[in-house]
Amino acid sequence: MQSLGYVPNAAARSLSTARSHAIGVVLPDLHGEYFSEIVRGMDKAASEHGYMLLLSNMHADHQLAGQAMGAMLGRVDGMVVMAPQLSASDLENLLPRSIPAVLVNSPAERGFSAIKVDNRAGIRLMVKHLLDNGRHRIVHLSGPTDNIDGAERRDAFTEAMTDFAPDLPIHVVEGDFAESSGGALVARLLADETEFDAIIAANDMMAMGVLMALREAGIGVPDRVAVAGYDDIPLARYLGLSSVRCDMVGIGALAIERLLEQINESRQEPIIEQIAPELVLRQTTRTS
Amino acid sequence: MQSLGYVPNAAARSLSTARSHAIGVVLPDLHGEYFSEIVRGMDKAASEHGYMLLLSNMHADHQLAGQAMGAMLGRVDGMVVMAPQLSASDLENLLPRSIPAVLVNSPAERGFSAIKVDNRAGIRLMVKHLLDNGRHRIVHLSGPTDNIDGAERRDAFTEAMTDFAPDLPIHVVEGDFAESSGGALVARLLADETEFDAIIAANDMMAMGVLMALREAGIGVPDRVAVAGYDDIPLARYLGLSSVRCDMVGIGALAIERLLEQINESRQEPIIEQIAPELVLRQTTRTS
DNA sequence: CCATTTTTAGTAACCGGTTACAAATTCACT
DNA sequence: AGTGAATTTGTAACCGGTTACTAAAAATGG
Repeated sequence: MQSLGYVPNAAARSLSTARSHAIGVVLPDLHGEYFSEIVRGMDKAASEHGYMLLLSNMHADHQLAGQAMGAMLGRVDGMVVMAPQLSASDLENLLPRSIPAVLVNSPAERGFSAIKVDNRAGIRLMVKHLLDNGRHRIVHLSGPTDNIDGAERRDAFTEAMTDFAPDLPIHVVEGDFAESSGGALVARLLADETEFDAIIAANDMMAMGVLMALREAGIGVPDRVAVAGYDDIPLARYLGLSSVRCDMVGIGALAIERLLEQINESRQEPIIEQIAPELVLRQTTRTS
Repeated sequence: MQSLGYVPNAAARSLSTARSHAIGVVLPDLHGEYFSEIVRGMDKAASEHGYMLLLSNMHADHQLAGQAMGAMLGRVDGMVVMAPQLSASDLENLLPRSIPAVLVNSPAERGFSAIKVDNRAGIRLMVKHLLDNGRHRIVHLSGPTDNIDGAERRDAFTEAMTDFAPDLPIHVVEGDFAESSGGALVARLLADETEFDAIIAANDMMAMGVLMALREAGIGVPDRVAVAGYDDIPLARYLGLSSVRCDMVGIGALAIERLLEQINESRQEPIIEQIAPELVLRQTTRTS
């Protein structure tokens, strides 16, 4: 066997055993550190259990998305689906019912386990922090509102402002999670001569764009304007950006753990878990 | 067919067609942006051609590494292998000969196509740049020397110094590509009271560590010390770090393209390509 | 030494598709 | 309508393992 250099054919084996020892991962895109970190966590957990990861981009196009999921069927033992940009009904139609799946940061779908960061809690922490430090003109640069994280964070912002500072105006501008949104926001605020002393971006990349634009415009951070992001991607630490940590690596790992429990039938009841975020304060929100 | 919700079983299909429409990717680890970027490029190119990516960590342990590659056999149509930490002989033993493979930044192995960044050219550009700007006490913080990129960059540094400034001392310290190496280097240089006005790190993460440590120590960059990295990971731009761009996304995409050519037999001759790097100058190496 | 249990060896069916070939239809055209 | 070509339908073998079952061989024991 050794001398002939025999290696079993994985396809044949999975066909007969109905076990592939692979997990499908469906995500919107690999851009930025956000998803990379989650994938890293999943890869770590998966390889510890002897599983491999089959990656697939979840295209915006539903047709293609369904196709991608279909291509995984029979090739993976379960899948982790990240689809913050999908509506609950779209997700419902696309998800195959034949294999175990765990949803991450996606609209909850009955019958499936889900893991998501507690967007509401995270935003509240940050809003409170800024208000406590005397910031009264807070602008929220939200994510796209057809994205569940974008929508939840925006709603949480509105709610937190209403709760903590009912007399202050609520200012929300919609962005697209990309760095350029940050620059665009600053340009707009300056053009409109809006008064503002703090910006909470719905993710770190946009906060980054805000920082760059403010620096460009010669506006001191945090002296004149405080800036906060969300996600606490590794980059944030280097730039002293205050953010809300979600432990993406941990979420990725947890998703795999839950999925494996389901695959091995040690758990059949789907569970929904919320990960509590943590405030990470750095220079960009220091008291001025 | 539609109404019954039929979806073909991928395992069965690949068994009979001997085509899986999946590509195996073997890499050392997912840490940092370096590999994430390459994977992103591969994912992009692969999904454009209707292929999926099967990820696997190449453990340091040869036993496990071989196992991981074996597990892919019969499940992928070809594989991209990144193994800078492996020796040519180890690679030779591990690589399965039965399916097409493309090596990325790995010791060249006859019979396989390979893609690698031109480490020599990149380091020469940076050394020349620093010398031209009046830096005469350049320290090179190398990667681990059993890593092919680490070794090549270190050798290139020595060679470039010998060529361009034969009278200057050559100062090389070995690091491990992790951020902490940067801090350790600075601590050591200060403790030894070494005279230095420039540091070329073998990758951006170590350069990052250097920057942080220098800032901590109150040493002005670039006024007193110039700092340069290598790879030009996205992070570098935000910190104004001068670096050598390798276009990791492009390399990843190119690797997939070459592999697909081989799989589709539009090319049978293996080719070895060197990617020309490009100097990216930012604040950390500005003339003092 | 024979009866009984345990090991080992050998067979055949199956997983769910693909493909090559044969048989049965349908189609085109004089 | 009749012949040949083109298309549709049906059948069986195969991809390379696993597994359940049976037959043969070896080990155990009284």
